[in-house]
Amino acid sequence: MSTTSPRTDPRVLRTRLLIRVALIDLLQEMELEKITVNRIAERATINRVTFYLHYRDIPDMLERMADDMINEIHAALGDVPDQSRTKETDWSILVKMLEHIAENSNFYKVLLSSKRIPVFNDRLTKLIVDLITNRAEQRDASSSDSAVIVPRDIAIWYGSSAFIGTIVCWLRNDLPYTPLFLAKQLSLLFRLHQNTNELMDPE
Amino acid sequence: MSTTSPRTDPRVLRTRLLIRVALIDLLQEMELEKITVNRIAERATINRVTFYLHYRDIPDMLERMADDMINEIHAALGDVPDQSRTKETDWSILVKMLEHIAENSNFYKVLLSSKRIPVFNDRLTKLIVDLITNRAEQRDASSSDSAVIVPRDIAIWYGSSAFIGTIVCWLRNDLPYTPLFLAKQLSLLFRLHQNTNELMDPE
DNA sequence: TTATTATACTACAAAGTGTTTATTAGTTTC
DNA sequence: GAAACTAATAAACACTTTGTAGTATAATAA
Repeated sequence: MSTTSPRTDPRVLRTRLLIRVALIDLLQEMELEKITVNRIAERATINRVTFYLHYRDIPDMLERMADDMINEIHAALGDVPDQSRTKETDWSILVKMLEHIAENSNFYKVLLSSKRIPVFNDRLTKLIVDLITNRAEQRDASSSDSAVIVPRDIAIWYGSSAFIGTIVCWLRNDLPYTPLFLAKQLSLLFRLHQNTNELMDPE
Repeated sequence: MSTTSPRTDPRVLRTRLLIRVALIDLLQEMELEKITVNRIAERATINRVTFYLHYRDIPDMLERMADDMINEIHAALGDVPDQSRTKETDWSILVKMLEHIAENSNFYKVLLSSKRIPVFNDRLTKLIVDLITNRAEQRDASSSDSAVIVPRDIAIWYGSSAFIGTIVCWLRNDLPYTPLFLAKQLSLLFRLHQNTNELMDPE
């Protein structure tokens, strides 16, 4: 759970790992507001000053961890760019994402669902909004009918929020379903309202 | 934006109002982490000690404000208990909720969408989960078919998250739609996947 | 080995926290 | 209106946290 720029002093790698593990550790014991640089340093068995050598403050540390999270999700999805963008492809992306989250459930459970640290939710939301938006554009390009009932932005708000929220609830309940099964359910529910124009009449 | 237990000293009402307005005010200028009891007291033009006469600390204050928020939403929904629980009733509840949020958009925008203070989102989510759960139970009782494709809990996660998330996005974008219009879209989208068992075949 | 650099250690000023005590000022009740 | 009550103020206190220096020590890289 740590990204490494090429050729980095093993001491900084060690220190950063210690700091991050310490934070995750502390977050399982207390609220974010009660966590101080003091406590992190103590738990990480490093000097407090060393913390400031790596991060400006705790919010800065959370931001960087969120950056890493996004990078690792992207890596886990594999770079399946725009080729073979069929329903099956969307499927596999969703499964990959859920599998990645399940594999690192310790991390995601704390930062995304247990303590709800806004920046992590925000970053993941942005990622999913992008995925859905791309998918919708591709669909519109291939599909001939353009009679949309529900405004585009509302549909994207709705779908992305449903995705994120369901994943968070899944984590909160300690992953009661397999990634594959949940992906199947999600894509089923999602397709129902994603194709509003084909399914519904104005009423 | 404040609940009053009967017979309360006007001084405490005045002080609490000053404190709460000061917090909302400060949240529009800086992140929650940068807000201290010192700053709140200064902005509210009260003594710092007075703050501790009313709240244990800042997280405690946020909790109490979240309590008030839920109480006010309940009040705004009106006590339409279990009578006339048809599709039209759900409609009116949704419209009432969105109208209430729109009327107090200043408050909700800061606490729910701008700075994402977890406790507010959590409380509102719980409220909506309850509403949806009740609706689903009522629907199942009246409906004869019980062949559910998507597990109940996943459907509830999905729907409630979609609702909350859409409302947050609506606030973030400065209410580009009227409450009535958004309610219409939401109930349209919601009904699509709420009735999965009637609409879809197993595939 | 030598040069480099991350970390440890000590210290410091500034700010914030939570509490105590005594005083002032506003509210309620008779 | 006067007395009893209670909220808010003010000053002070011990304590923790923050962010930054300067110097020394250890690990790494050349």
